[in-house]
Amino acid sequence: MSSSMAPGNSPTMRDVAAHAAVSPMTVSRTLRGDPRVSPEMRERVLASVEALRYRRNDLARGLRTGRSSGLLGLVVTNLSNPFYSELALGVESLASAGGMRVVIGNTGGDLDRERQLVDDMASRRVDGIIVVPAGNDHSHLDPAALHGLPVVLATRPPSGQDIDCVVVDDFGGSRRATAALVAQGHHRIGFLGLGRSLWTGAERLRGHCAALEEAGLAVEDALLRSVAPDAGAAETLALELLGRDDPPTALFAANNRNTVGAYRAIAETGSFAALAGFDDLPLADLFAAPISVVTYDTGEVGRRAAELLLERIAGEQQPAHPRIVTIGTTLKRYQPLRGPASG
Amino acid sequence: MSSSMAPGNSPTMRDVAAHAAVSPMTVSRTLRGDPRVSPEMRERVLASVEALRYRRNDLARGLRTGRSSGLLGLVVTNLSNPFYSELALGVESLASAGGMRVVIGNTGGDLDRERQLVDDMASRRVDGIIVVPAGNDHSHLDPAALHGLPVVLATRPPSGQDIDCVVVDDFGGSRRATAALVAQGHHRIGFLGLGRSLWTGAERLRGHCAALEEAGLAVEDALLRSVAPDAGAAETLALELLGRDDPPTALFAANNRNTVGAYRAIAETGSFAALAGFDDLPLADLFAAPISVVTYDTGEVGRRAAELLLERIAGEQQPAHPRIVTIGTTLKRYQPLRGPASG
DNA sequence: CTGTTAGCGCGTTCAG
DNA sequence: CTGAACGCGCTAACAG
Repeated sequence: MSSSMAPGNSPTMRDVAAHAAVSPMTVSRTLRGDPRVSPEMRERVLASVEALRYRRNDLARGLRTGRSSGLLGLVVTNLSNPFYSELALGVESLASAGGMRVVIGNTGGDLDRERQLVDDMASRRVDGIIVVPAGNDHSHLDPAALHGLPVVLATRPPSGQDIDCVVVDDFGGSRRATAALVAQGHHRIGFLGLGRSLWTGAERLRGHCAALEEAGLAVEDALLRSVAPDAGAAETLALELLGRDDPPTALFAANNRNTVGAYRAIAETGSFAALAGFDDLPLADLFAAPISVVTYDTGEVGRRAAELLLERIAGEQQPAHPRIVTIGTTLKRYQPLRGPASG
Repeated sequence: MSSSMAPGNSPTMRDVAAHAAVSPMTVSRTLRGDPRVSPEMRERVLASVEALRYRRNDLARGLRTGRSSGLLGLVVTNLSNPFYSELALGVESLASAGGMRVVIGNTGGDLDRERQLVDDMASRRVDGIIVVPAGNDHSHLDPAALHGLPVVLATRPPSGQDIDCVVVDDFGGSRRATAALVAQGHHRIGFLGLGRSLWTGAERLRGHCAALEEAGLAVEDALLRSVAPDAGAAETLALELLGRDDPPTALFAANNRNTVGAYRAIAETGSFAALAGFDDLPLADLFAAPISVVTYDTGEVGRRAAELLLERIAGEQQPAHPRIVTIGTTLKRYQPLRGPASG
């Protein structure tokens, strides 16, 4: 009765062993399913385990076995964004399938916070980390700088380091969306972009321009705008574009926030401009006006990232070169609901 | 040079000590900020730490100090639901503020999975668990059955056990929404509920009925429907209600899925029925028709839950009785955007 | 089949 | 101010 049953103190193997009048080793073996334990012993031990509601300490176990924590780190910029929560679900499902758990960290887009989160997770001896980088400096994410701790970047490619990554086909998706607008007869298309410093922003702009050029259309700088990540900023810029003497007949927005802003601008001005945007807008078929969006399987991003990570973790032979997985996109058209009144 | 620098093997304190030609103890003290270390020693140690990119093993540290893992468990039914991801963000923000990390687990609504997740987290020695219970059996969530491990239930009250919880004012929110419909002149209101077995479903029904009764209106069983958690099921039931000889002039939907189904049904039939629903529908001002929703601060649910949990964890004296925190609701009206065309 | 010894990486305790 | 011994909870490696 040395260290037992104080409220809040879990019993140890020794407590169980004492209760069952066996050695701790027998308890250990029983709990690990070692076959060389006689049925009677096994029964006696299990009875004591139940009686004491004993639960093996995975931390101590991991320390001894050398096997690490069974934890995957997941560092995202904004968990409340449905995009990242679906990604998180994708990661969780694969992790769980491998008996691992996921530790999350939210950076809020702050690079320093990202650094300290990664550091903290490394100290907790997670088996690997999936990161949606907040900035362009990825030096602290290089496995080489982390004693070989596997890292996978999600939705952004590494900048200079050898790191696995899963990215969305930003270029192709934007190209297709713009091409569709062109096919509908639009020759002047306003573009509401992200900062060009973001890889994702640059790619989406590139795709947009590529589609224009392939259609033999000029890329007018006056129609290309960059939007800060603010809420109403996109709306303001869209209003500006639509208010020009020679307004565009269509808008392409480089992410969901921009798309919403553009939609509001169009609705407010009563413009008939067509609208397309990157990222899905789940209930857009309930909107008053039609809209096209570039969608992709967000959960798949998480699953593939987890896959790459788990391969590295389990990996006997490590791939020499970092791998890049690209998730494809689909152009989806949302048409307003029509009641029988109009049919 | 015994256990050092194999790729994938982190250095230990001994490695650092060897590198700095001091005893491991000096390294330990330096890293913990123990003042009784001479500046020169301190420098030498820190230099070696940097050189080896050493990172202290928090697992081993926790084992020795007795302080637990610094981990909070968060078990939800469906992470991809924006509701729970905001809740998760709320939990994460408070946990981070206290230097803790969050381990997530997704049950998919499966009670067995919930049990094994809680079990697993207990084995990992998390300091506390926040659970959105998948069912009505909470016996495995009772701290008494978990050696005093603190537990907080989110969005559902405990059923029989002494467990802290944070719930939404489901009753009040529903009552207010229905009262608003009544005030608009609606006397026959269809109700699209959840199963009555869910606490949340029962409360929302109760609130709806209370509002009717307070207005002196009869509660017609024929207008009360229960909807399975399927996607289109709510739509089907709503169509049924609207197709009656004596259809309701308004619908109240008990959650966001039901609201969407009801909205679709109304749009399809060209009905003029008014619509209100529990849970926010973020971009509903872009919808073609107006709609009222009962909203509440989802992040606040997570933050308050984390607060209760952290209090229990830090707690010198434990509150004898379980605590219930109720999060208030707001009735929010979404009006379709109006361009100057109609003004 | 079971028990004993030793040690995972670290920190407390007590000597120097 | 620094180091040596011991132990956190658990499990390999070796006895018996």
